[in-house]
Amino acid sequence: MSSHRSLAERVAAFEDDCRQRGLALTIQRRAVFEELAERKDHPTADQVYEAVQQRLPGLSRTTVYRVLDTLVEQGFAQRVQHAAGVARFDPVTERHHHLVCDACGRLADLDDSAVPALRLPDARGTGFRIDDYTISFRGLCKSCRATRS
Amino acid sequence: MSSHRSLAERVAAFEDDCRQRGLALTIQRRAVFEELAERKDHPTADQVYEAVQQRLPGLSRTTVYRVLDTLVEQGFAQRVQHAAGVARFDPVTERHHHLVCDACGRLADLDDSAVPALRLPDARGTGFRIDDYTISFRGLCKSCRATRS
DNA sequence: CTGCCTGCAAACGATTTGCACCAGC
DNA sequence: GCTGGTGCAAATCGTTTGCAGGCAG
Repeated sequence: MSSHRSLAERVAAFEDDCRQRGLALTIQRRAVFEELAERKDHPTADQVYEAVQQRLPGLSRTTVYRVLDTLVEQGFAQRVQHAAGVARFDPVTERHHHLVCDACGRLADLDDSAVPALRLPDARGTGFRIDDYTISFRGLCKSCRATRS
Repeated sequence: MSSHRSLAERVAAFEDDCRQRGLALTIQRRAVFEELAERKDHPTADQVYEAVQQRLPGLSRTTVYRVLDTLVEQGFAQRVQHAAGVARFDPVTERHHHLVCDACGRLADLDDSAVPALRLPDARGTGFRIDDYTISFRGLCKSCRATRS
């Protein structure tokens, strides 16, 4: 799984895939992809923008948005939406789950292996074809639990 | 469970709760609550606004937003965020799950009973205290499956 | 009568778009 | 060189806020 591959391997795979699909390999795309790939949190578009600024000053916010869209479209990242409304981006595209803090909105990953396998429910009645699932566990994170008591 | 109570019962319970908590029972709050309670989909704030317009012309969009916030705060509704970014509101506050269409964003409820019970994972390592969970099943809805083929 | 609610208009933050320029292929 | 990608500024969309008046308790 790609989450277990090294950063270098993932960057290489990204570049290969781009070439194969005829996507131009611009410095901006490399920079955004690398930034996202090496992070463990789920940055917002703006956080990616801030961070990439250091390795590629002059990069525009618009481009960050456009590149992130492309990455999601091409399956190199996932868009995650938590309660507060801002989009966050997640470089892990394998099945995994989220811990969401009700108080502060903090978002953490939870590996699929931590959760007992789930048999896909029968949704024939609804006409849906189910391909996959993600579980959001809600609760309170460490610091919010401390604050509340 | 409130999802099995009749509309009238749910409205009555809402009014009682408001009185007990000292929340003013305005026509606007009644109208928004009733509209949401009788819907089975997950309307956006704007869809609620449109709909309530018919039974209470002149109601402002701002008030719809404010009332929906209050309903969520008070536990009469849930805010649901799916991939597209717009907030949606769900009158069902019991544990239940969602079917999300990857193509059109359509959102449907799936009763908890349709899904095998899940043992809460051990998240001690993360410091999170898990209270509950919601599963998002992603796939394609009936009409999008038809369109794609 | 008093304070919480509402309506309006304006502010706001996140994201998108139109257009001219520039750089991969 | 051609085409797709970028940067800028302005537009747009969903949502929030400040303030004056109105209605529920």
